[in-house]
Amino acid sequence: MGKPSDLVQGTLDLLILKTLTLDAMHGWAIAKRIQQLSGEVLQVQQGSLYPALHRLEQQGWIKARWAESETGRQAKFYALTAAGRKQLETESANWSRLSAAINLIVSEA
Amino acid sequence: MGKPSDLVQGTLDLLILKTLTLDAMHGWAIAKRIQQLSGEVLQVQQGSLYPALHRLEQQGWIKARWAESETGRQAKFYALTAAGRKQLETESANWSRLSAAINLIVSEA
DNA sequence: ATCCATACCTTGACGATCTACACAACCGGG
DNA sequence: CCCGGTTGTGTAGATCGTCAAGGTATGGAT
Repeated sequence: MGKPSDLVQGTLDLLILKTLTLDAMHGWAIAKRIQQLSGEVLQVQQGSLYPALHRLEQQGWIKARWAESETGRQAKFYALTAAGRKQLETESANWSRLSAAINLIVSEA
Repeated sequence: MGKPSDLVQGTLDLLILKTLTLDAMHGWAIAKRIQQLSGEVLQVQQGSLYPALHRLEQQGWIKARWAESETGRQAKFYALTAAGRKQLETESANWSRLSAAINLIVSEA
């Protein structure tokens, strides 16, 4: 049945990049942030999160650095690169284009 | 332009079901209709279309019937079932929920 | 001592989509 | 008459993101 998936496939990169425009964050915090900002609608599983972060880093869109988290533990903080900012714009525009097109059809008389 | 994917993963079923609320249609026409209604933004490949139609039929959401198309050729016309109408509502609501959540994050100051 | 939250990660399976084909009937132009 | 384009159906193989489920480690509270 309508087991609602936690994410819309293909949007996680976009969500992560956008989240990092606020501040550099570690993975755990990114997931929490997305979940919170979406009103608990979007759930980012760890099995999606970490591969995505490594993907983005490998593409050169984010950069990692170990630092101390708010709780005093070591954590990997990710920051947007210049290329990442550009990629965010691209993906953002693409999402707008596609979601608008879908809404055009779905919310039709 | 980069490589805009033709669809947003997970939305094809929704698009097909919605399209069929207008009228019973054959697969080819459904694809054309989605493409046209979306302003050529959404492209439905045959390799996505037909498996999706079979999927939906197997779920009992649409029902097939051979008939003559507008061009006088035999074609498989699909019509929404009652269950299909219900499924459409479910998926439609789910899409609204998720896309709204994403937009909340993406289009944030 | 035990449990829970934080924080990182990997593995395997799954499922939707894409690319690329194959088949068939019809149509029009050269 | 043939040849290519359009309509219309379908499949096979591959890719890729996500999910479920596990593992490791630290620190705080009970």
